[in-house]
Amino acid sequence: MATVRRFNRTVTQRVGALDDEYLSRGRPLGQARLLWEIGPAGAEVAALRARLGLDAGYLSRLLRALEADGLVDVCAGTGGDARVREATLTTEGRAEWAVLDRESDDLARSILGPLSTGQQGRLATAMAEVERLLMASMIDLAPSPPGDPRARSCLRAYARELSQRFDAGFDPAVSKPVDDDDLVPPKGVFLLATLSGEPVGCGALKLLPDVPAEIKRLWVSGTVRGLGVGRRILSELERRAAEAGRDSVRLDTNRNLVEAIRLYRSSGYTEVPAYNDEPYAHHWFSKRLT
Amino acid sequence: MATVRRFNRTVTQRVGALDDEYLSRGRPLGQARLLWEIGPAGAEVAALRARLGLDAGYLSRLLRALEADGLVDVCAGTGGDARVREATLTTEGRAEWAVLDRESDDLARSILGPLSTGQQGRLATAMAEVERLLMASMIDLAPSPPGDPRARSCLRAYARELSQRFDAGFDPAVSKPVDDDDLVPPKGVFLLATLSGEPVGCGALKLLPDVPAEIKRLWVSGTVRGLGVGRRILSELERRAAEAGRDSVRLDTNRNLVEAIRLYRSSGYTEVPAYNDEPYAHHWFSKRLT
DNA sequence: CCAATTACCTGACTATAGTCAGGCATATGA
DNA sequence: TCATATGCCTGACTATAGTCAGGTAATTGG
Repeated sequence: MATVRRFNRTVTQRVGALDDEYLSRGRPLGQARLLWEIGPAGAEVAALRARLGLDAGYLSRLLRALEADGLVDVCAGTGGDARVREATLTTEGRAEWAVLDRESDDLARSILGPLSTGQQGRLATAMAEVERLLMASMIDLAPSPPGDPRARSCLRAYARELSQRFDAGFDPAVSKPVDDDDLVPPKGVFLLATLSGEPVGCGALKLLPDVPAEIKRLWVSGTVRGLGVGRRILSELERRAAEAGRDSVRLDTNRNLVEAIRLYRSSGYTEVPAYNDEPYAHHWFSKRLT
Repeated sequence: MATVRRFNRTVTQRVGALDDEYLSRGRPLGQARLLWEIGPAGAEVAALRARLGLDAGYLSRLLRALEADGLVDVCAGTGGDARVREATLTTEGRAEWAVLDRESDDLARSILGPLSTGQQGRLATAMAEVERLLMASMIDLAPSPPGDPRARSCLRAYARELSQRFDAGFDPAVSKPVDDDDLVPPKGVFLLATLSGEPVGCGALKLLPDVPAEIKRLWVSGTVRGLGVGRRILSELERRAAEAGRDSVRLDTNRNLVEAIRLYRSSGYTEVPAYNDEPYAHHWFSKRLT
């Protein structure tokens, strides 16, 4: 706790100030950050707004300023929706971006410079660890309607992954269907994990009357795997099942999903005989909730 | 390198923004930071200016604003100089500070909250390591006149430490004296190590004609020991000796300064017969500069 | 004792950050 | 096809951050 506070205070303040200083060479910081965030690949205005957490009006103004300087081009995006606009860097803008990129390198060098080789290695390791764990801690887990676009995108990714990993692919039409309505309270719940707005995982709980509570659609994006997100979702689903008065939960899974199976076993699930005829399932698990 | 950049970008930005948000509850950020920095113990205005890196005018204005809100009292300090003013928190100010302190705790809790116990421990370890090494990397090493107040404070600390650690104490009058003038180019150099303005170490080099270059007054503050500062000072002194055309450096030391002796040996120094009659010395070392 | 310096304060600025209501064009769903 | 929602833009703001040229009182060094 004290460590976290010291860290926040010194690192954030000092490195943050340095970073800002390096980034804004003459240009206002807001503009520099925006220019940097657009990047050589360009970006949609909405995405920029989300990433930088800016007011739509303010962002628009910043874009106009960069446009006036001839660094950025904002025009209708490549997507179908003509309202969505895309910001791209002009040739000058790309040059400017490259300068920022070099500044960023210089800053990193100036931090590593005074350290011995051994210290540099230790710093890199520790920084990577901090970043990884802070990422994990910033993942937000909240109920969401299963029809929400971000939930949908998780479910698509889930189906895509199953079709890659199952021996004979995955056809949703063959699998036992789950009705969206069954994942809305009080008949169930759908949890969505997001990292600064981006969907990175999900899990669902069916709480139908007269049958045991069942866990469905547990999925974690590859970008955040290994951070304990799956376990967090799972235990939150269990908590909600217990809260609803259930004394056990069960689930089925495919033999190829080895990490998931490992997660279930280490979370206290025990294998039980098949309780349904899901064609893609090889294992059925159950856990008593205390 | 890439790790440092990623770290700067994500951690600094995200945690920094969070930190600011928690800190400034209604109040402008500048004021909140200042209030926090004054702390229950109070602080001199000059110290605040240095720590926060603010313009004198701006700081003054912030203090007036806090004074107008009845949170801070600025009056002549306890020191002798009546120009130096000291800011202290009023009762209300202390209450406000306590709130900030709690917010800071809440932020730390909100970061640790979503993590498992194991992850929390790993995060704390990694954060401490990052902070330690960043501190090391922010230590600035530069020549300074030996009469500078910060240099003086280092030399006082050096003498104090010797008197604690030598078997029979340390009396500067008994030791071979070093004239300040001999530590000013071209007759020598005095290096001062500072961490955001605060003196944390020193070292000197005598470059008198006709005798080998000699290292004197190598000292590192306890607060930054173990960060390789001593080694940095030592090798910078060697570099300057070589630059001045010398092909070796030598030094004397007391048997109780075991870390120093270890540093000299591991830096390539070899013990040589006594080359002076310094009463406090037990070991004499020399190193050839390549 | 006087000139120079130091520590802080004040007034008068400019620039950047951020907000809000309203507007236009496009898309969507009944 | 028409009401409604969405994505972005604009104008008109306010607040905060930051700078700079003096100014005053205390201190220091000759």
